[in-house]
Formats: sequence, C-alpha cells, structure tokens
Amino acid sequence: MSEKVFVSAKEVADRAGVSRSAVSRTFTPGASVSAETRRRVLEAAEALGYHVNELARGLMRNESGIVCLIVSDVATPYRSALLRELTLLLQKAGKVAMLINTDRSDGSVDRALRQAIRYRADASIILSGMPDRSIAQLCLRSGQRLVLINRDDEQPGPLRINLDDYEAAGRVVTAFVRAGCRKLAFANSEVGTPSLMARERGFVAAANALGMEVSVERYGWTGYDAGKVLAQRMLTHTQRPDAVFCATDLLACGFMDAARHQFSMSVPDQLCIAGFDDIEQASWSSYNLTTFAQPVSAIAFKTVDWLSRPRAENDDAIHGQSIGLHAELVWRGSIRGG
Amino acid sequence: MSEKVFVSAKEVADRAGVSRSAVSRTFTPGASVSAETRRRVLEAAEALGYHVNELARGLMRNESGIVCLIVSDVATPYRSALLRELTLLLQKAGKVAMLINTDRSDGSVDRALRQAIRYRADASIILSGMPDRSIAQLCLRSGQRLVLINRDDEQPGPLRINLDDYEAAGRVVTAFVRAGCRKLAFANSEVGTPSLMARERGFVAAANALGMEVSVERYGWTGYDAGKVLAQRMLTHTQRPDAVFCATDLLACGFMDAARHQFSMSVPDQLCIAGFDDIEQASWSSYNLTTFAQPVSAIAFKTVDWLSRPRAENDDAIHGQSIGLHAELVWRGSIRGG
DNA sequence: CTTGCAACTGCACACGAGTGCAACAAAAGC
DNA sequence: GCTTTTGTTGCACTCGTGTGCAGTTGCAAG
Repeated sequence: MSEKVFVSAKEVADRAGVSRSAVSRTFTPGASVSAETRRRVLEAAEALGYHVNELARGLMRNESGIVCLIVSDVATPYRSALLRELTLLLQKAGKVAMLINTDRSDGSVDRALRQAIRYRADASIILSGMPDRSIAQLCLRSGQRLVLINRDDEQPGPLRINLDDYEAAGRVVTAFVRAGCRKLAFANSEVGTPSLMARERGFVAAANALGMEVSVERYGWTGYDAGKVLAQRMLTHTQRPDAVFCATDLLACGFMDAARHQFSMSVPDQLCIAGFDDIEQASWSSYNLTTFAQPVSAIAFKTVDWLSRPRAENDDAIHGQSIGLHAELVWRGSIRGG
Repeated sequence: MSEKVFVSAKEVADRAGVSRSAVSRTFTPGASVSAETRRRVLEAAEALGYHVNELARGLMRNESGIVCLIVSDVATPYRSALLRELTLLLQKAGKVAMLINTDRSDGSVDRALRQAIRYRADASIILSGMPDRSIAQLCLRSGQRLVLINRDDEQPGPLRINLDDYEAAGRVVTAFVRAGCRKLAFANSEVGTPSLMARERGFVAAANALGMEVSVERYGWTGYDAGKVLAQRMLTHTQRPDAVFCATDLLACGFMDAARHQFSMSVPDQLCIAGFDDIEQASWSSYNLTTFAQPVSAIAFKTVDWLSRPRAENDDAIHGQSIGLHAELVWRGSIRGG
C-alpha cells in the first residue's frame, strides 16, 4: 500500500521558494550559495526530512562511494577483525562498505565482482579466494580499483598487500631450537592458500638449513576442528614431535586442546606450539599462544589510504603496487624460554 | 587519467542493432523480447562487458536492493556469526548487504540510518544500539523497513525479534539447584542492554522464588576481559559463589579462565558456570561451556523472510510485528550432572 | 484479400541529482 | 553616473535505466 515516498530536492526547493539548483548546491561542498538561501534550504530540508539520493548523485558523478568487501567465512576471528578495521576506516574516509559473502568456490568470487560492477563500486577489496583473470581485468578497465589482501597474485593492476610469511616461518624455527626442541612438525590445512603454503615452505626450508627434518601434515579447512584432527594424527605417531607450528591460530587452539585433553601432554613442557594470526583467543589464558600478529590495522590503513589517494598517482606504477608488511612474533607461553 | 568508463545499454544497443529498450527488456525478467533479439543483445553485452547499472535501475524502480546492517563490535563471535547468516540469506534473496559499523554512542546509529536513507536502502537491520525515535519514524515514513534484533523496543512499525531471555534465565537456576549449588551469582556487564537486563532479572526472580539470594555484579563491556575482572571481584569475597550465570559467553570464558588459573578452582566441581549465546568457543574443549544457543539461523531466516514478503501483508499489523524465539539450553560440562 | 489478434519494437518521458552557461543584481572603482 | 567586478541564481542538459503507449510486423482465421 504505502509505497516508498522519499522527499526530493524539487520539493525542498518549492518549500524554500528557490530553484532546485540552489538545493543541489547547498548540499554540494564548494558550490556558490548565499548564506540566506542556504539557510532557507536547510530549514526546508530539515522540516521535510530530505536526504540526498546517493543513487542519483552516484549516477551523475560516476562515483558511488561504495566499496565492496569480498570475504568468505566472515565469522572467523581473523576475518571479522580485519572486516571491523576496514569498515571503520572506510567510513571515516566517506565511503560505505558493501559486504559480499563468498563460499569457497571460485565462481562465487567472480559473481561478487560482477555485483560490484553492477553497483558501480569505486573499489573492491578481496579477502578470500581469487577472481578469474578476465573478470579482474574487466573491473580494472571499468575504472574500478582492486585490492588483494594476502593473495600473493601476480596480476598487474590491483594493489597487493602481503605479509612476510616465508621469512616469519623461519623465525619460529629459531625459537623452537632455542627452546631445545628437536622434532619439528608443521600442521597445515588442505586449502593451499598462497600464504599458508608460504608458511609451510618457509618453515621446512629453515629447518632443513639447520639439518632438521619436518613432519608435515595437512587436513581439512583451517579451523579449530581441523586442528584437533591434525593433533590426533600427529600425536599417535611413534615419533611424537616436540614442537608444532600451526598455519593458523584456530588450528593451534584445536591442536593444543587435543594435545592437553586427549593426550594429556603439557604445553609448553612436553610440546611447544606456535600459531599465526594473533586472534583474540590466542591471548586467552587457556591458550596463551605464542603467535605471529597479522597487522590488521596496518593492512586496513594501507588499503584505505591507497583508495582515497587520487587516481593519477597510482597510474604511474602501471603494474599495480605491491605492499609487504611485517608479521611480528608475539611471545606468550606456548614456547619454552623467551 | 583513465576515468571510469562503464559500458551503457546504449552502446550495447548500437552494437546489437536494436533499440535501447530492447536491451533494457532483455535484462528485465518478464519483459517481452523475441528470442532472436535477446540472443543478439546478450552477445553484444558479453562482448562489451556490459553490466546493468543498479544505481540507475534503483533510481527508476525506487528500490535499490540494498539492505543496511547496522552493527557495533562486528568482530565479536556472536555478532559475526549473525552477520554471516544474514548476508548469506540476503544474497540468496537477491538483496545486497551494506555494512555500517557503529560505536556505542547513540548518535552513531542515527548517522547510520541517515546513510541508509541516502542510499535508499530497502530495509535496515539493527543489531546494536537504539535509533532515535524520530529517525526511526522517518525511515518508516520513507517506506524503508526496519528490523530490530534483540532490542526489545516498543516502537510501532519495525519488526522486532527477541528471545525469551527472562524465562531462559529461570531455567538455569533450576539446573544449578539440581547440581547442588546454593550460593548463586550473576555476572553482568554495565552496558544494560534490554536483553542482558532481562537475563539478570529472570535469574534473580527465579532464585528468589526458591528462597535464594543472588549476588549480582556488573562491570565494563560484555567481553572476555570484563569476565576476568568480574571473577577477580566475585571470587575474593569471603562468601564465594558456587554457581555463576554469566550474561554472555565471552564473559563466561573470561570468568572461567580467571577462576581456574588465578584462583585454582575446578569447574564444574567447585564452581558451576553457565553462559549465553553459544559462540563457537563455548564448544572448545578448554571451556566446554553449558550455555543458551542464540538461534542465529532462525533469526536470520525470519528477518529475510519478512523482508522478502510483499509489503501489504505486513501493513495489516499496523503496530509492526513482534517475533519471539526460544533459546535452547546446550548441555556441556560446566555444570555438574545433566 | 481482409480482418483480427498477439507479439514485438521504439519513442519519449520519468527518476533525482550535478553543473556549464548566461542572465542578473549588487557593490566597488573611477 | 557609468563601468567593471564579483557573487548568485535559474535554465537546460546530462547521467543510465524502466515503462506506458503507439506503431509495426507476422500469422492465422474468416
């Protein structure tokens, strides 16, 4: 029955006794309006409950103010933390976030990007999955900006933000050795994300350089349950490891719980554990996990900063920029010493 | 330099050798186009990389397809789980989610709703905070739909979804008594959300009805750290409680960790604990927390279902609908017996 | 062949805003 | 008093799409 009846600039103009242009100008920063006209317009707008139609404005300006966040597994601690940081900064920058949930299939990222194009988003930020090359190119050709976070891709065009996963994984070997550990293990998931694999390779390489073998196991998705299963597999071996680097904090929490409650092992006395991400739960006293911190604030800052910068500056680097960030090791109680 | 250059229906029409209307109709379900025309249009659209401009379409149809999610503390387990569920269902319903982060000030919810109006959102879903009455009315007058989740407000117009917090809190008293507990306590935060307060009142009332006193403490925000502080306060009393109902799972996790690691108490032998929300961590074996499950899927389903239903049906109930959902008690190991 | 009907197509207008341009008024300068 | 300057204002066009209406086409029935 009562269809949508938004009040338009025309109505405000009529009530204020000015032209529609005057209304438009009062709401456009930097336009020329006399103080008196402005006052009358604002008064009428307030009385009528007028709000600029961003759809129409976006149509004219060819700039919607929308930024698409393309994410899978939003409910995961690390993802949601990054999401919070990004939305906060985007809002401060005068943008608004459009959230698109993807599953783990590749097609869903493509669908998300199509959605972003349809809404004429100013930019898309991809936190999960990889877009098809042709779609990504289409976005770039349309003048949409693209940011890939922790996706280690070589496509030219988008801004790519990555951590020093490989190098960080090396540092944890040092920490384990210093704690007196000799039988190293790496617990990974099967998803094979570039950053996860980089951690694995970095860990193995650093251990090998010291003449040590690493037993690697991969299972399931990168969550708590997978960590438990990995522990069950790796701790029933005749040769139990005395140090495990888990590709993710969630894996580490699951691993630690299984080690303690199912195998009655004490951490860090009989088993040292390290994780990656520094999710909130890592600091909870039941886990007290030594781990690498994802610099979420820095990631979000770099992203939004790049997006708010005028276009021309970026175009200098035709091949798109690549930003490397450092993952700091947060010392807690799951590795001896320190 | 390279400004945004999206391809428009006009260009597709030229290339396909048809009128622009034909293009429009091809992308409008239920419009009348011959198979041949449709084919040529689709072919041209594919070749040019055409995508409908939802901004313009929304302008015409007066229906943007956008639904605003207004949330604070997105990174919190319960909130992010609800967020995931909502975005997934909205996408399935052909809508798209616009995420607006609020801080805990009231004004920020109002600002968010203004944003929603400016983007002509079809609906706004409020998960945190309370909008000012006048703004809410403005939204409703504009034909925007409003959903309040766990906000227990009496405003007419919006759909209100609430849990049986009060009654649920009573059930936990029964469970504590059955476990042999006699000194009951309630750990709450200071934020005073209607649902949190309902849990407190329900718990106290049910205990009183059985002739038992409840010691109530309130502190800080509703997170893990607050739970720890609450434990430090409540467990240093000369009269230690032997059962605590925490208003939130996060509080419960903090409380439990402090009880175990700082006061060396064993749960559930010396202290029974219950929480509320059933966040993922509640099921982790370090906590194994008995708690009430937020029916996130049901909440999301009811919400999206209401939004996709045609307007007329809802208008029958002038005062807006109110949906009550049941919080199921999930039995785990933090209460003896069961 | 004419007529009727249905399916399709295109014109033209609408949606709500921004903006270049010209008209205009007031103030300043001489 | 006249000219120049400065600041406002309104007209009219633009953005990309949906849609009512009228016109065209094709086909089958009379």
